[in-house]
Amino acid sequence: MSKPVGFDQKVLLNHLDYTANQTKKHSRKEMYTVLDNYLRDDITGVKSRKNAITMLMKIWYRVDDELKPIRDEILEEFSQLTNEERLLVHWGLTIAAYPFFKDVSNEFGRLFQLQDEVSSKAINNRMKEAYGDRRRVEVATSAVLGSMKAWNIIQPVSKSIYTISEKIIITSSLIQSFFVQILLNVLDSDALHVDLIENHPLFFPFNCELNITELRERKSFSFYRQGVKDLVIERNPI
DNA sequence: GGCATGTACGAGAGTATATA
DNA sequence: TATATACTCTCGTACATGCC
Repeated sequence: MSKPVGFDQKVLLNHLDYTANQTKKHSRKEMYTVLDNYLRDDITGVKSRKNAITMLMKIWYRVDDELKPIRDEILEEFSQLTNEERLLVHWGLTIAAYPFFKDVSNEFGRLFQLQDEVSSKAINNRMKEAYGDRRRVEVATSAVLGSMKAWNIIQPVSKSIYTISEKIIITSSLIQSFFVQILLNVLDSDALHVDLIENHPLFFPFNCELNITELRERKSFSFYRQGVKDLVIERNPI
C-alpha cells in the first residue's frame, strides 16, 4: 500500500488568503459553496475546483485539534499580518495538512543547506523513493513546486533548476509562537532544541530567530537548559 | 514524433448525515 | 440503532500543450 499524496494541484496565495478570511465567518457546509463561487473564475473544471476546495479546506478549516487554538489566534489578527507573515502561516498549515508537501519542503531545505541550487529531478526522485514510482507522485511534486514558485519561495534559474528567494525574516512573537507549535506538531514532539527550530529545513524560506523573552510571556512554552549551551523549548500542557 | 508537464475527469473507497 | 443516501477525498489516467 503506497502512502497517500493528496496535494496534487497548484495552490495560489490569493486562494489561501480568501479561505483564511472566510474561515471564521461560515460553517463547513457554507465554506464549500463560498469557495466554489470564488474559484469559479480561476478554475473552470468542476472536478478540479472541487479538488482545490478540498485542499484549501484541509489547510485552513479542518486543521488538527491541537493546532486549532493557535489557528484561531492567527485568524483574529489575520488582517493585520504582513504578506510575509501570512505566507509563513499558509506555509505552516500546509505542512501540517499535507505530509507530502512537508516531505518536499524538508528535502528542498536539506539540499539548500548544502548547495545554492536544487534540481526538480532530484526532488522528484526522492519523492518517488518515498511514495512509490508512479505518475501521481510526479503530478504532486509538480503541484508543490508550482505552488512554491507562485508564492515566490523558489525561483527557476533554468528549466529544472531552482534557487531560493531571499529569506523572509520573522520577528512577530505571535508568528514565532505559531512557527514553534507547527514544528512541534509535525515532528510529533513536545520539546525541541531552540537551535534546531531556528535552522530546521522545513522552514527553509524563513529566517526566524526566536525572541525567547516574548515567547516566555506567551505562557504556551517553557524553557530549560540542557548542558551549558543548549536551550530547549517545551510545550506547556493545556 | 516523443517526452515532460499541467489540467481535467471518472471511479471507488471512506465518511458524514438523514431517516425510519 | 441500522440503513440509505449524499458528500468528500484520493487516485489513475486521458487529454492538451509546449519543447526538443
